[in-house]
Amino acid sequence: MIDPITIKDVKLKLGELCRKKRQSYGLSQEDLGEVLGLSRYTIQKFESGKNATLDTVLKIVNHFGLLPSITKEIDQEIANQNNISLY
Amino acid sequence: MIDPITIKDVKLKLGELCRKKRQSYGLSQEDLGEVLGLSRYTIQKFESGKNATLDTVLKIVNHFGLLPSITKEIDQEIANQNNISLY
DNA sequence: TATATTTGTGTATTATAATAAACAATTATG
DNA sequence: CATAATTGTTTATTATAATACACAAATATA
Repeated sequence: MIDPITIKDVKLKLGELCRKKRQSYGLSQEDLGEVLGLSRYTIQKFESGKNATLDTVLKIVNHFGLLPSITKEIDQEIANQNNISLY
Repeated sequence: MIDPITIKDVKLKLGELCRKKRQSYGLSQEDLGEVLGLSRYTIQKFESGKNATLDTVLKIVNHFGLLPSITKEIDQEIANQNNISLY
């Protein structure tokens, strides 16, 4: 039995992704917060895997160009849901 | 020029996905809230595209078995980030 | 090494998500 | 049609995310 993915895991991964993306652009937490209209503290907390609001997450994700792939994923799940009774 | 995906769009899509998934399991908003330890009002607001916390989103997403695919996506982006300077 | 920058952490305050309860409007069921 | 169940929407309260500020620790730069 493999250990299941937890919500905490996902939050930590999201934080890690934010940090790596941010650093790849040479931005400080302060810089990123400023362009997104968020405080440095909010970025700091997000990157360390703390809870956040969906708006904060999507602002960050959007800034790094990941909104299309997320949208695609959601659209696929919705489409998949509509077909599920056909099998 | 195609119209870009907005954060509002994504929130609406997430709400739609929750509603469809929930209904496919024959659950009321009340039912879903109960199993997730959330109030019906929180489910109601999420399904109508309002802002929410990451914990709330991930609880819902997790309940419908979508955490692995999200994790995979994040992992891919992190890996992709590590490789980006190779090109 | 010395200085500057960035990051982690603390405290207090503000904004807002989450809860609880009630009621009307809608939708499903007998 | 009548009744039950579900959903949408309010109001008030509580919990907590976000902000602003300061300061120490860590990291990068001259």
